[in-house]
Amino acid sequence: MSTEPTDHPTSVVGAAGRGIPGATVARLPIYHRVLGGLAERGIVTVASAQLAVASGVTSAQLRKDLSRLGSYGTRGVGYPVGHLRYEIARELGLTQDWRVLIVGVGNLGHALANYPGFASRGFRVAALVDANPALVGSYVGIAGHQLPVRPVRELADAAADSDANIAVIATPAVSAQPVCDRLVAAGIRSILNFAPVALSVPADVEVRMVDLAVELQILSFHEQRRAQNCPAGQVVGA
Amino acid sequence: MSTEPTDHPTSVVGAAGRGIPGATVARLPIYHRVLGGLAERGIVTVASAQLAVASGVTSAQLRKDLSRLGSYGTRGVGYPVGHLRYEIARELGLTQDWRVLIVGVGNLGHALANYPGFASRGFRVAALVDANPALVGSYVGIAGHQLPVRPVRELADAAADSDANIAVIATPAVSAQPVCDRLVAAGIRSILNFAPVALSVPADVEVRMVDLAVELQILSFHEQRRAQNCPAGQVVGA
DNA sequence: TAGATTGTTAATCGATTAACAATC
DNA sequence: TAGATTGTTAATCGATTAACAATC
Repeated sequence: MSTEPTDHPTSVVGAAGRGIPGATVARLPIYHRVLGGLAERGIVTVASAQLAVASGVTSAQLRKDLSRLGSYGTRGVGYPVGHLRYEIARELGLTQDWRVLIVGVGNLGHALANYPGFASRGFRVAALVDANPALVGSYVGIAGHQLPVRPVRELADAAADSDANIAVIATPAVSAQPVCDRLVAAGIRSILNFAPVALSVPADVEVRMVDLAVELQILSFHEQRRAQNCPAGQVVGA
Repeated sequence: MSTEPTDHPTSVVGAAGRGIPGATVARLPIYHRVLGGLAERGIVTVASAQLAVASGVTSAQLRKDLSRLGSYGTRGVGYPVGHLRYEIARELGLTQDWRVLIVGVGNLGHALANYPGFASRGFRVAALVDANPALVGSYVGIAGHQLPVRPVRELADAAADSDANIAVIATPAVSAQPVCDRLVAAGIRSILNFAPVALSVPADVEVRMVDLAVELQILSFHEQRRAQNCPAGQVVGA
């Protein structure tokens, strides 16, 4: 019964048939990153209390999350940093090679193509595409891994040549849906969308959206609320 | 009792003492953006069912969220697009002017300074700071609103001169905490962090973090799972 | 009046927390 | 053995959903 691959709404069935809640999946990258920092500092073992503080969660939450992956800790001792990090990477699919096609090489696409945090976590920028003729043919990317910008009409070829399995949309909002349609037609089934529009896709395609302004708007909400709670004219800081 | 400003864990007390759950606050920017699209197309009234589909939520969820702001819909008719959008903007604090200080004008900081989605939603880039002498003194920004890059030693002055009330950290990971400490000392209490490290701040400072790789990692999880569920060798798409 | 749609209630569902037995 | 810490249980908490009375 517990190994039955159900269609449980917010949980996802893993390799061994374990259902991992979406809330836990969203925290695994955080633990993965924090464990990387500990490993760099030569730390070999970590207790749930320490790892939890560094991750911004409670130790109960951390242990509950980790217990879904398996039993990698040792009672009375803690968790092995390297091994736990590997198991999280494996669960997230970071032990395989991801080839990313970036569509839209404006300011944001350029920044993403150069972002060291992608490569360091196993995401290789495999192809670049843009609609602007002035950009097409230029080379973009981190030193030692430069790529030519290809015209948008070659999108399907670029996807096929690079064998991309994830696409990033970094175009203006108006181009995002047409680009998305072409990506889907080209066989891409995982899309990260930075354009501030919701995309419609077939059910077997996964789209995640990052709206850079949304976090600023949420911050605005909290800052405004703080200003309202304190009477005007208060001192602004230390 | 219901107007008492409690310290309820995940809800936030609004102007009129209403507690708005964090989950609702996180969706308000989405509704705000979708309503903007409807307004552009000249749509004056919208039913919860339509707005919900465009926002990717259920109509029950949408009505429940909106009911926390007040009673702006008309039974049998729907919601007034312009007015509802205004009320959401007011709740989010978007009716006031936000001045943003960007620290780190590398690829990402450059992209953020040029991002039209900030200005269009009421966030004005007010000052730029970088540690790289080669960048200091250069002008960056959208045409008609260019700003000089100031040296990081002038961070406090830049914050004061521009009267910034939000800061964005777009530096490498190692610089993020020291920069954060200086921002807090300069009186900034709302920080959006793009560096992939957790920042420690006093309790009265609000930090939100955007790790550009996290969404890619979550996408990786789902893509991997899909590949595992389908036997190898399947056709890749239409 | 008849049809449509909101705002709200009550039930369901999932996620978090605290506590502790298991065990290193 | 004594101390520490995990993995799990049961209780709590919050968020979502379905249904419908209110009402335009």
